[in-house]
Amino acid sequence: MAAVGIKTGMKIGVLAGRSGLPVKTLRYYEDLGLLPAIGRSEGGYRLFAEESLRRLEFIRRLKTLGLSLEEIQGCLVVHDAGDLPCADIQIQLERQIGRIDAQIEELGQLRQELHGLLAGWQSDPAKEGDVICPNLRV
Amino acid sequence: MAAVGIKTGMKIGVLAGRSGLPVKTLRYYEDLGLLPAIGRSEGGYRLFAEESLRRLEFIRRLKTLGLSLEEIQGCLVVHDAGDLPCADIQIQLERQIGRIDAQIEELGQLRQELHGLLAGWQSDPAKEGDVICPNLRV
DNA sequence: ATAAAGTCTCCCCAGGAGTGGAGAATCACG
DNA sequence: CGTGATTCTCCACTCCTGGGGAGACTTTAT
Repeated sequence: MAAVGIKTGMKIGVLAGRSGLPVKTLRYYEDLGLLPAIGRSEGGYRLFAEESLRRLEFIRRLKTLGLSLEEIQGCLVVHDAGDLPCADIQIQLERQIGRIDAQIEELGQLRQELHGLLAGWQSDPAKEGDVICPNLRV
Repeated sequence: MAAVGIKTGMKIGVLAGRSGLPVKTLRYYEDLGLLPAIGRSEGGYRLFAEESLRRLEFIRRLKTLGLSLEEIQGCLVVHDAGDLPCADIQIQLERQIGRIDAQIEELGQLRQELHGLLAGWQSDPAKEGDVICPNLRV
């Protein structure tokens, strides 16, 4: 006979130790719905399944790839519905590449502008009338 | 004889209209010390000099170059002490190039990693045991 | 049984550059 | 003089990912 209704599971400190994440972060993730607990102990302590470790690894990986927690949660919702989230993850990663390319482009232009400015910079120019910095002509 | 002690000056709404910045932003800048008012009217209204327009142009310019308000203030302090802030601005802009280069480098690596991942991506792979997304092996 | 360690909820704080609103006072125009 | 527009101060809120700590409670170890 299986023991029915008995919830076993890690307490949050154990999960923190095994995942390397601070307890606070795990509570935060649980609050967001990213990391569901399997239940609570009689005293109200969160209990987590072993699977939580895989889940945290997944979250960590997508975070290092630059996805927001909200985007990651979108993928996990698909997973929790029983589907493979690969297609959704692919879409998110492609959007992320797009964002990165846009950012690199923007930074490159800014860099250009800064280089251009500094190329002709005079560190001690003559004072010009009402201008705060003659090099900037402003 | 010059009229002594009479403060003339724009009220904040006029400066807002002429600079194109919201009133709220001007108050914010004044609170930070970026944009000193020449005084207050009898009723307590801020009064700004014509020079404020130049100052705002300067701030706007350095902001588009990516400097923080705090860094800009550092330059303005030098200006307000009566010196040309060109040398200080140069230093800030060089630091800014450094930050940008570091950021571009970081983004480039991330982009590489994402490209590598997506290169071998299977949008509909076989389910593998306990893994959330086989493409990520996590 | 008691002390120590772990966990709970709740609230405030960070950064950066503002934005929004409430309520009161002031100014400008007719 | 009245009324509407402008301005004042003060407070809260935005985005994002948590961190810090108080005070109460539960669990574990001795």
